[in-house]
Amino acid sequence: MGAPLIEDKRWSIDLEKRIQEDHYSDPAVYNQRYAFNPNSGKEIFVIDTPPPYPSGTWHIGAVAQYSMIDVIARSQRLLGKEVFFPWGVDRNGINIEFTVEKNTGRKMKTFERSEFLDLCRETIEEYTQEMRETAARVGLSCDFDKEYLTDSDEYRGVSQSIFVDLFKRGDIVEDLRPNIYDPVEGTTIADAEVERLRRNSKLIDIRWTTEDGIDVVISTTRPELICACGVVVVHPDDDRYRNLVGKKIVIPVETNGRTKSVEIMTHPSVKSEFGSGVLMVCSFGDQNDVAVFRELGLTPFQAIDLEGNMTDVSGPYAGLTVLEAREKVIEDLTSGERIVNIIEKEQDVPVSERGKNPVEIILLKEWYVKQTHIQNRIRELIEDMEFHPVRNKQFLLDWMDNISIDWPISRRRWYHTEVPIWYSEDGTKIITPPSGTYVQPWRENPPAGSRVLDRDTRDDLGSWDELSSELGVVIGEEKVFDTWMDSSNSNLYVSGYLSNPDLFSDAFPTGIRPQGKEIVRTWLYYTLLKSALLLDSPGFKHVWIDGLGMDPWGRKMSKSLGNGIDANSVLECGAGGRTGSWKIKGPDKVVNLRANKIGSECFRLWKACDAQVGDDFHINPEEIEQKYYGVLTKLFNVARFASQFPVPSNLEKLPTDLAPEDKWILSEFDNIMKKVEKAWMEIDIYTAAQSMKNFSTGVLASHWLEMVKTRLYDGDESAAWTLHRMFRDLMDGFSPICPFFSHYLSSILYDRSAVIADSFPSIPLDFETYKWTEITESVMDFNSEVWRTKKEQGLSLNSELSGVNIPDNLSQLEVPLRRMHKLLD
RNA sequence: GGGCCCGUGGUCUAGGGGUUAUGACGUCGCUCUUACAAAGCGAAGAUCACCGGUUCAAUUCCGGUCGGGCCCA
Repeated sequence: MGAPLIEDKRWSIDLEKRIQEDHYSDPAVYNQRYAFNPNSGKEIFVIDTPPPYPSGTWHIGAVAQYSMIDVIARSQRLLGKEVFFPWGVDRNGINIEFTVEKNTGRKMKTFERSEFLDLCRETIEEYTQEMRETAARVGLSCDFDKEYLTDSDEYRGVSQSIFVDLFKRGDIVEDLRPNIYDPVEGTTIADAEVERLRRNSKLIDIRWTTEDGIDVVISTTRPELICACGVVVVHPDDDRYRNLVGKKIVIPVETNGRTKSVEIMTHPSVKSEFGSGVLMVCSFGDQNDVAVFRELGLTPFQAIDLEGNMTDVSGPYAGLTVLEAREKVIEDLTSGERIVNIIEKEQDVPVSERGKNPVEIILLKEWYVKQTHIQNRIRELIEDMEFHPVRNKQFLLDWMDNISIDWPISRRRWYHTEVPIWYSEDGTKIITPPSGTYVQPWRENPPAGSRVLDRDTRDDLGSWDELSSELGVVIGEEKVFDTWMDSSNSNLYVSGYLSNPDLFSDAFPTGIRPQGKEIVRTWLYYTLLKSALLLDSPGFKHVWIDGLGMDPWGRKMSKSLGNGIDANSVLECGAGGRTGSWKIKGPDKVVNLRANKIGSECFRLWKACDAQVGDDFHINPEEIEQKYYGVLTKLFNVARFASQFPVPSNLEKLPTDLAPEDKWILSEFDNIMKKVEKAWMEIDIYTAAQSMKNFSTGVLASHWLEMVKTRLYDGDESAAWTLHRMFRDLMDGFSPICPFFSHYLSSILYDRSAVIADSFPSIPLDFETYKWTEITESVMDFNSEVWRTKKEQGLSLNSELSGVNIPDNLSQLEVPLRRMHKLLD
């Protein structure tokens, strides 16, 4: 025994930072530990990590989630698997376009396209670098050398190849269909990108008149769409209007180039209680209008153009914006004495998720991935996947239940992957690039090796190289992909699809898809769709769906609420003695939160122990420090204590002269570690973390250590063996949760880092453990009893006590228990 | 308006037809016992949201109400 080998008095954020920086400083050492080696011969486990979108600061909730993905990666390595934990960054999309527009004060379409793309790329690279730093700070063990960016030529090339494959098979089609369209941003968007904002709007009762002179009142919030009315409908069971059905009703506004009246028909979707119970169906007020037009086989009118202005069909209103036209129509109807009533009503207005602009449904020629035909097959494939937690599978099933139309994938934006298509001058043929080649049709001609296809039948007509002279001036497609079209290829990309067929056959379906529940209907669903269409495969073995990080009161963190917490402020809290303080708008007043020390290890431990996967979790830095920093201090001190005693030369071989209390704690430890191993196998972070925390700060520190202190000081080898062997194994088991902490302590004590452990530790015990574990309760009860007795008698804990009998079932521990409590007799 | 999820001491959390209902933080009391006061030990603290039903037995299952969240129309 000597001075503790561990010099630092306690775990500190500065120590953590030193370890962290050292951990990432030497790429060779780092890669030795964490890089993916497909040729290791181990079972391959690929994690389809969610590529984060760099937008300035990385959300603390996302970082918390990501650190748990790291726990999964590390625990799978510990179980002996060859883990590929990729680092991907999602960089395509409208967000970065908005950022550049904001920074420059200019709208995208006032730029040259290539100039704008350069600005986007520069800006997103800055944000990406910040994100890489946070990733390392929180201890992610990704294979950073194989970083992929979704806006790289390689990634986009794979996206485009997948598009071409699906197009050739007929799973991708182009069609003129009603689309949800954001007129302000000038692009189509998908169902999943629409959200609803509550706004006041005018519900207007308008008097229409049938051709034979009967007045009918129809309520609407969209009077400017009357010009696109295709039919007027009532509910088939509504007796009030039975006499109207089949009559023609006159459109009450001026129109241009269309019939002046429409038929009154019945449709079950009409709500008789709403307004007068008579509904005008226009192209297109909402999704129901789309459905009615389709079911009744009506020809839609295009009332609104791509800029959000009224078209010729609206007659005198042509050229006005939607809102101007609405006012003008109301004015004209008022002077024509056709307005019966106007009421202000709160209504949920559909707006675009990104721009918050009211969206329109208009007819557009767009590209679609067919999806309605394959829903049942996806349902079957899902049955082969394990969901964590199981109940969150419901989010996916609910979303799939609501899918009724194909997925529109083309967008009229710029910083995205281009739709890889050219059209022949006469428009009858299509040219597609060769597999794996990234192309930008808006600024280049088809590359060598491209194929020419018939636009309708998709028949291959020959090579571009031979046929180019017959096609006239080819026109490149200007549209781009929805970003989900790119990110939904992530599992294919990281598994080596196209790039590495050997790896792909071993690595696909990928081991696990970890993600947040808010993107189940997008990222998860679209990835499953792709895997089903391309490969008829489930895509993943496990799906891990976590909740969202909320503010301390359970509300979504957002800039507008002023309740956000920056990830770095938590990870750096305590570094250099600087404390953290957060001003957060609570439900009724601004609350000032303070913490002295958090850092990545405490943060990870908190998420692992406190926030069960799947539910939304409240992030409160004060609480994180209060509840979990002490655990690190405790464990650190156990290590410091252990470091006073020499590590026995052979930790592999069980000593033959173990004392009964050693057999007891080793049995208990074995029991806990088996539970931990099972939990890691089941991707149950909570159980693993809680088990180790409770054991090490409870039974081990308070009960067993106190029992064997004297022996340790006396230089007892078996006691030292038991202590060191347990602590070493414990650090291995704990390393997925707190890697820097475990790495540091195990390196100092045992000259080997816990983070490189590639098999789960197990002590070969040669006695029956259950006989020992069944007395654990009694041991703890007995100790509590003695402590209580001393307290009641006003004795200090190290004073002697007489008159206490050792219970019969603890007779084997009589000696250590008497010594521990200084019991006389 | 419809669907889904959730509601356990002051706070967070585990569990799940029969338990003295788990653990942590906080609170209170005592203690600097050769690792640890950034600690230890002890104690108090919960009619498991509410109302019905099923059952020998409900905190757990079912229905409803209220409250929170998410999604859809």
